Amino acid sequence: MLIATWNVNSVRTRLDQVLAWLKESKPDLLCLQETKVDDPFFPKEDFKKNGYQVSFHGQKAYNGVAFVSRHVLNDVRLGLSGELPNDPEAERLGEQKRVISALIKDIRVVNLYVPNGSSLKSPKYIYKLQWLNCLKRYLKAQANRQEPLCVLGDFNIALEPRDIHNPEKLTGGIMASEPERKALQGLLEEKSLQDIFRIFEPESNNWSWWDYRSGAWDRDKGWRIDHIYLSEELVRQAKSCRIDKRVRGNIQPSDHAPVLVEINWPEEETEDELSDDLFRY
DNA sequence: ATGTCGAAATCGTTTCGA
Repeated sequence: MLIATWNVNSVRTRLDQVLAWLKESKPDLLCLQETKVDDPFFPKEDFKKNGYQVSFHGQKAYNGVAFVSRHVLNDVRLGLSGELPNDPEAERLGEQKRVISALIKDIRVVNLYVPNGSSLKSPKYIYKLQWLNCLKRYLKAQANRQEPLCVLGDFNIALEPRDIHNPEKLTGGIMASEPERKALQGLLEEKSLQDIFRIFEPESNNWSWWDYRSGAWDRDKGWRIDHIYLSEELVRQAKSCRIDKRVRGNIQPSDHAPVLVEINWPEEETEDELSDDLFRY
């Protein structure tokens, strides 16, 4: 089972690149962030033609998350309210479309676009901390079902010095401040979620995002802010995790690169596939 | 060194968010 996450910074602008990447990398599931498209305009037919089904939760201009899957997605849950119905805070924060979750082959995948926060003195930074706090309750609610769990996406947080090209200068600032790091670390510990990339690659200089500004890509001044977290039973089955930085060198690229995890997971055909048109009697 | 993108609206340049 190959699962990938990629902040594409507009799925419509990046459509050809995403389809080309799917063809080449053939993931079972691609989780998108910053789709920047309202649901009625999501380019679902383009994915369908290429053998993928989609689920999405978007809005125009900003935010938006989506699943692109070769397998049936079950129990799709939209927004923070997807696990926290009747929670006013989840409803308020959920006005920004940043969360989608589903079961794929009995694995619960939670696809997140964590608020950026802008700067430490911005109201958006307060929103980011409130949002992370709500995510903690969200994951607590999810845990009641005891599903194998994969939480991934654009976290807009670099947890450690080795996740930033210049930790001396950048530590303490936005995406590397103590309150946001503590908030993320807290919910990971609580759920025993592991940063699967670090199980395979302890070295620094592995980035998933390079700012469009300042020639960051050419100078390799990046951050690792796109993460894949796995629960224990999935960590044991994980075979590899890598960042596909090549596509950051595309013409008109996203500022993020895809991150992929390969998990040993039963791949035999199930009723999911048998319900396909070919097998309908 | 906030130097660049993408999208929307104020429509062809500006503003916002990242």
